[in-house]
Amino acid sequence: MSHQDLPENSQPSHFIRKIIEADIAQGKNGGKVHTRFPPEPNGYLHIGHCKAVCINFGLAKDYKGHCNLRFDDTNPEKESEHFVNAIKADIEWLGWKWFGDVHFASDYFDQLYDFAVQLIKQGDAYVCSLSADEAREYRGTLTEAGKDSPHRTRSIEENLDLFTRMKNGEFDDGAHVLRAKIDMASPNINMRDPIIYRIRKVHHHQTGDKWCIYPMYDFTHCLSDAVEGITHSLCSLEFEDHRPLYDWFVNKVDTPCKPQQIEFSRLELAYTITSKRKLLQLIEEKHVEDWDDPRMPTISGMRRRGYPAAALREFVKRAGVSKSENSMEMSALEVCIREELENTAKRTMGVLNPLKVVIENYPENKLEGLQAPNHPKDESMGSREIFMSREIFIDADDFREEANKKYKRLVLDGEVRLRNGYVIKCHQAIKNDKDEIVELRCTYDPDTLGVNPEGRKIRGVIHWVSESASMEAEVRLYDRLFTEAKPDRNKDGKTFLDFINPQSLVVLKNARVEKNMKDAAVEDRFQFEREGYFCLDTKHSSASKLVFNRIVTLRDSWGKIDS
RNA sequence: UGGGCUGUCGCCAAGCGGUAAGGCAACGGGUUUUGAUCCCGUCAUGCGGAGGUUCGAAUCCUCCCAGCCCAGCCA
Repeated sequence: MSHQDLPENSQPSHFIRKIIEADIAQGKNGGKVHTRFPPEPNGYLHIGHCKAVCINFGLAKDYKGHCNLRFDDTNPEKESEHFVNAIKADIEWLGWKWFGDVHFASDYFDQLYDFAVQLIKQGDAYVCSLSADEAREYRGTLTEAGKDSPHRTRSIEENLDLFTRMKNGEFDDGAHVLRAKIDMASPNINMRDPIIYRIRKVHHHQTGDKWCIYPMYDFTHCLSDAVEGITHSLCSLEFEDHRPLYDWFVNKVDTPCKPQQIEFSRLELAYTITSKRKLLQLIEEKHVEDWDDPRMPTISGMRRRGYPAAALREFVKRAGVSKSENSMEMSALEVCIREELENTAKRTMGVLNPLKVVIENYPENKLEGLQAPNHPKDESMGSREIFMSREIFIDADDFREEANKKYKRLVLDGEVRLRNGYVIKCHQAIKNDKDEIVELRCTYDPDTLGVNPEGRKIRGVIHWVSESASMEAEVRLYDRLFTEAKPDRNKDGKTFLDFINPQSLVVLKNARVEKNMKDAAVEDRFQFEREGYFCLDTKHSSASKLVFNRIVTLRDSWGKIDS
């Protein structure tokens, strides 16, 4: 069966689906699929997480299984309840529902402690008292084997005693750690007696001051998966080297199920970054407003920008799932947004750079109501009333005193159609003392409403608003945050900060929109015809001052020809 | 230079021994009161490279090359 024969809502196959389907066919895990999304609550979710979210929740849904939300909260110093709440909100906004209650790795601290004790009793773990520096030396290097810690041979009794006292708070941070006893000569550094518990006398956002020892990721993650009955533990490629360790713990400890870890490549987006540390730096150094700045690749930023959740899901779906490193082009994301908005966004007219036009043969004080459809193809979206008057605004870009034949807008002594209105002709461009055009004098043809004039070909259609039936609004135009496709890759000693696009935000303070936009709701998305898709900015817009974000431009094949 | 992984069109990505899907981009053309949408068409004798096996290789074998990840008491 070829691709186009597949049912419309079917998902493209990929290697993880094949593994899952084979597992189901073999009746593994009782034929059940149970995944989890395991963020650390130390930052906001971004486009890269969006892929992990959609894969985990999506696969669970497709195979009629479940997906847990579990916070991997084993490093309390960097984490907070604030991030927990932000992450939950982002996942819900993306349209996913986690199975049952929200889980925390910290829910299992008691159980994890018992597992650690089991390992000690089995002779599979020991308390090591090397300092961090010493431990690093003993670990060896990529090419040289490590050597055994002098504490590796401690008796089970001594280990039990020491570990208990670690838990009881008898030692300072760093005095001891609990380590798995595996192989200091392993070519895989992760297997060189990895640390599984460290002492950290800090407050935890979930468990308060109950614990002063915290388990490490490698120990926690796999066993949390096992405790929750996760069947397929999907993560990104950098954990491939950890898989032997994942399996080691799962097999050493008595757990209800034996989950399998499968790795896929992260989603990278050209012209942006997804490192939490660097995103934080952008905020702290005030290059952007906050995590939800509309230029940020965060879920909250994209939400505020106006990207529909469905578009993000579609983008991730189209990006696919594989193990090769990739960098998606921005255009692939933008097309998903446009496709979604094309059918759902009501049309309106907004003039970004207003140029006043006086229609000399139009009566003063007349305000003529005209019907304008809200969508050119979908009548069910209704229509609205717009108003024609003697004084209107068009965009400054839509007028040139002279232009070649390719220019389809208004020129001196030329005609153009006002979208949803009349054909006008320009007679004069009035300039100020700086030689800037400040006003156009035109006439209109009263016989051209809804019909084309005979014998004349009107080449262009431009958008406009009546002066009296429009209102001022601020419009914010966004562009890529960086000028380099891979700002992360340092070049000639430069860092990502050197590639920040100075034009990433352009604020237009004197734009004009149709008067009825005062009723726009924050969740509404509009197409300003010929300009792009826009929505109200949730942070800056108010009843007294409308502020619109440009979500994305319209596709523009003219811009390329013109330049 | 130890280990793990990856290399198929500008960007993603199918393909799993029977003669290179699809999407995005790009480029032509048609419709259009949005230079939008929509519709048509073009776009890899080639699958990192070199050998080999085979009637037949992107798919199997050998060697080589390139890129990514790993030496946190981070996740």
